[in-house]
Amino acid sequence: MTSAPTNASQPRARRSRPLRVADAIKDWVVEQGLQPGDRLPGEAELIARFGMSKGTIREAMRLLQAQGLVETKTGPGGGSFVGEVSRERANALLANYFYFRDVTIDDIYEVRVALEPELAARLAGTLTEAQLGELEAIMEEYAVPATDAEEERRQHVASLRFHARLSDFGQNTLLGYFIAFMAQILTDLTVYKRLYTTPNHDLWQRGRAHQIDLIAALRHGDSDRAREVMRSHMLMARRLMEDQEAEVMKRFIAE
Amino acid sequence: MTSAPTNASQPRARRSRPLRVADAIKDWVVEQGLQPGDRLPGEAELIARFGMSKGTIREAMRLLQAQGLVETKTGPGGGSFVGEVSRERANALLANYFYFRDVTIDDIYEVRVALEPELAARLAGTLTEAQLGELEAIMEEYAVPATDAEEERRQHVASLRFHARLSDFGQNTLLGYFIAFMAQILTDLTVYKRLYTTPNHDLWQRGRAHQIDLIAALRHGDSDRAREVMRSHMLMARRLMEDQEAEVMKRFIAE
DNA sequence: TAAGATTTGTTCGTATGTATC
DNA sequence: GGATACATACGAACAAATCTT
Repeated sequence: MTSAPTNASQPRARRSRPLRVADAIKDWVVEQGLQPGDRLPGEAELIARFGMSKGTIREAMRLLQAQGLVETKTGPGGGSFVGEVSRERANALLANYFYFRDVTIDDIYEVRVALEPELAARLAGTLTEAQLGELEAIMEEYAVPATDAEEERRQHVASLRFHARLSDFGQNTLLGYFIAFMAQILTDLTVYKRLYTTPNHDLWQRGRAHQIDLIAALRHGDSDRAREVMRSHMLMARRLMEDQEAEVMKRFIAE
Repeated sequence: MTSAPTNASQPRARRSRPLRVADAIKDWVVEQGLQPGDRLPGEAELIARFGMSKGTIREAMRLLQAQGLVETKTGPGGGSFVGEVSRERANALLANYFYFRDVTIDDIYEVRVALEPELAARLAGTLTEAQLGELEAIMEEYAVPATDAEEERRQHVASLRFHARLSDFGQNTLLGYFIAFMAQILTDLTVYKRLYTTPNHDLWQRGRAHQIDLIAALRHGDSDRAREVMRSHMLMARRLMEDQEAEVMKRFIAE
């Protein structure tokens, strides 16, 4: 997309050979317009082309592999192939960026409040019955109030999947990614940090009512109502989260 | 951050040794709660600890290096250190995700329209005079209408820097990152794809008027006005982009 | 300035593992 | 099962960078 300006800055300090080889291969892939699945030269040929040792070439391939740009297979017909960066990998890589920075749950909700209602408004009237059905199926996973903390977490993860799935249905890849990324972060927090341990029947009921209204608005193409319902839903969830207290992405210190 | 569930999925296909070593080191860093700048064991010690060859260890370090998680220096006192993923690297890594996916300029603007007005509203009344001065200094770079395409591009990059800088001033790291990422993508498009080649005095004047109004609203703590001005600004820019995109396309087809 | 110490960077030869035919 | 084609891994040696004295 942005055609990867590998050498954005110019005089840059001497880079190690693997780094330079990786850049060269990246540029070459862009130049050739290679597509995911296309084959890259094998180790032997790269060794010849760059005049470097096997170890150096292998380190270069690892650099590209870590970025999700290439995949390698052993055996006949094997080798390195252009890879499409998966959403999971992109999420993990981006999460690393925030690892040492302070991102609070409220920060996430502030963005969700701004983005998700717009998504809902855009989607109203555009979803197929199959897609609406899929969303309703997810809702079935929390049709009954949770009775313990474990089930509460499971249900919360499902409701986050509802939002991630919804974001997949839109045409805006960027918007969809941002929303899904936030849902992923909240899911990880729920699962690994054992968040959301206070089942609350009243909130559960109101949250579910929101989603039912949302589905109806989406089905009937009521854009404004979809926006408003989603907005209420986000604001309510946000207030609920306030109790969970800030600074979560910061410091985890295992138990 | 999400405490890096390195082995999120279970029985997963056999992973290569460098991959496993990299995971182990990552988990170890998390366990130890190491901070940026902290030293990692040297090659020699890792070779001993994992019982693997130098090449394997080095490939593992490359995997971590590509993710921005470690930095390496040669010489006495050198070695590998925990690194804080830079914004530039995070941007590049995330841009790779979108490389093979269709993200249109309009997609970007749809998200900007949703996010930037909220940022402006939040920032109203919180900026120091120094910060406001910095923004005004950037505006000076396009105080006079551009006379040619080259200057138009330069000015457009500067105005994108205005937005990126503004996003830095907020407290919300996540919101700030998303906004800055979009500004970066648009900047790359402007510079490398030679976009925005039709200076338009009328639009220039209106855009500049918006930013002047915005600064005033921010300075006087008028949150609602800041939101509205930013929203108008984004909507205008979005329309402008549609026209330019169309023109670029036409020109491209014509030749 | 120069020498020495320390640590990563790079090479080469060889051997092993793995998937396809 | 065997042959083939490819990546994976090891170990010893040497090169380069950089800090200290």
